[in-house]
Amino acid sequence: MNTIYKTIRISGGRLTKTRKAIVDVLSNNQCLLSKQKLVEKLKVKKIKPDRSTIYRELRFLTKDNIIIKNTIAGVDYYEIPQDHHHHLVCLNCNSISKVKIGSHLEKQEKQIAKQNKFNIINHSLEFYGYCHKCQAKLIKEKL
Amino acid sequence: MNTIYKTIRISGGRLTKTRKAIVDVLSNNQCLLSKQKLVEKLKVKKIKPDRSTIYRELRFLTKDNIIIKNTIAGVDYYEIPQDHHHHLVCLNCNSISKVKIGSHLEKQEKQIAKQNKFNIINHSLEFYGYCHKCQAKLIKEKL
DNA sequence: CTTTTAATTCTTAAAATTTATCAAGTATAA
DNA sequence: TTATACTTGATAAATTTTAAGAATTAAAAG
Repeated sequence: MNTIYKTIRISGGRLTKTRKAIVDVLSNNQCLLSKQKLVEKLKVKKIKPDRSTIYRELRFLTKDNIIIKNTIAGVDYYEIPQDHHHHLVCLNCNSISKVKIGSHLEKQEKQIAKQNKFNIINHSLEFYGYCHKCQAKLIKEKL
Repeated sequence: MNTIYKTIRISGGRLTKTRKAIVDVLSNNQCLLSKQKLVEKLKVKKIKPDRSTIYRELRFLTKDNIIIKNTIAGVDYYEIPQDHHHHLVCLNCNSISKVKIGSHLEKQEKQIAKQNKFNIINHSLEFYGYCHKCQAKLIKEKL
């Protein structure tokens, strides 16, 4: 059985059609998904849960970190916990892409933890700017 | 005249009692303020704007980056743009404190920009974990 | 200083988002 | 297969955010 499915069972949840579909969609997705996009992808799978079900499910799945919520530029995004990464956020088209970073940040994290007597569990790092496509677009518009 | 006041005038805004108070409260605050905390601090100053005014003001002030919005753990926080810094977020008491970090991140940022042909404008970095006080508390509770 | 102009505020209402409740349905364990 | 308890959909309620218009007020003009 799927690892995530197991986690759901362990945390006391049942493997319903809707719940499995949400997890599957997020698993098969490259990066972050907004609630809206998630619902669209479920619709393609012929699954159209009620609004309240979506809210309940996202609350349930985020509760024990089966999925992770991340708010970027005022919008909530969801993803399956993956190998650690960060995000590039385009301020023009709002696209979000994954990016990995060298290990130096981890060293700094340990240093900060020590200096501030803070027990750091994890971190989030987002870079805001303009993606390659939008840079070209925006320059054209200025002409 | 206050630098921020000037910026407001330049961007076409007027210096009303409420607007000045909001900017003043944020200026005199150590770090981030939630909408709720902001309203509390205004009340102390005998300023009690209507809900809609608060929303309008925060929209107005964030529009041209006179103040900056940052969503952490699902809550919107506001602050005056300051010398660049990051945040330590306590997962237990939800306190947020400022922290500065070495310059290595800037180098990595340039590298990432080049690799991804991404024009990076800025970034946000939050460390999540448990503050010193809460660590002690949580250990006691376990006994 | 007074008048004029237009931004801003308050009030009220509407729209949008999120949560709660409960009967009916369904996954799971026995 | 049956009993149990979780889950869903439907409805309504609560919360948050935005909109519209009249009254107020900051700022510019006279």
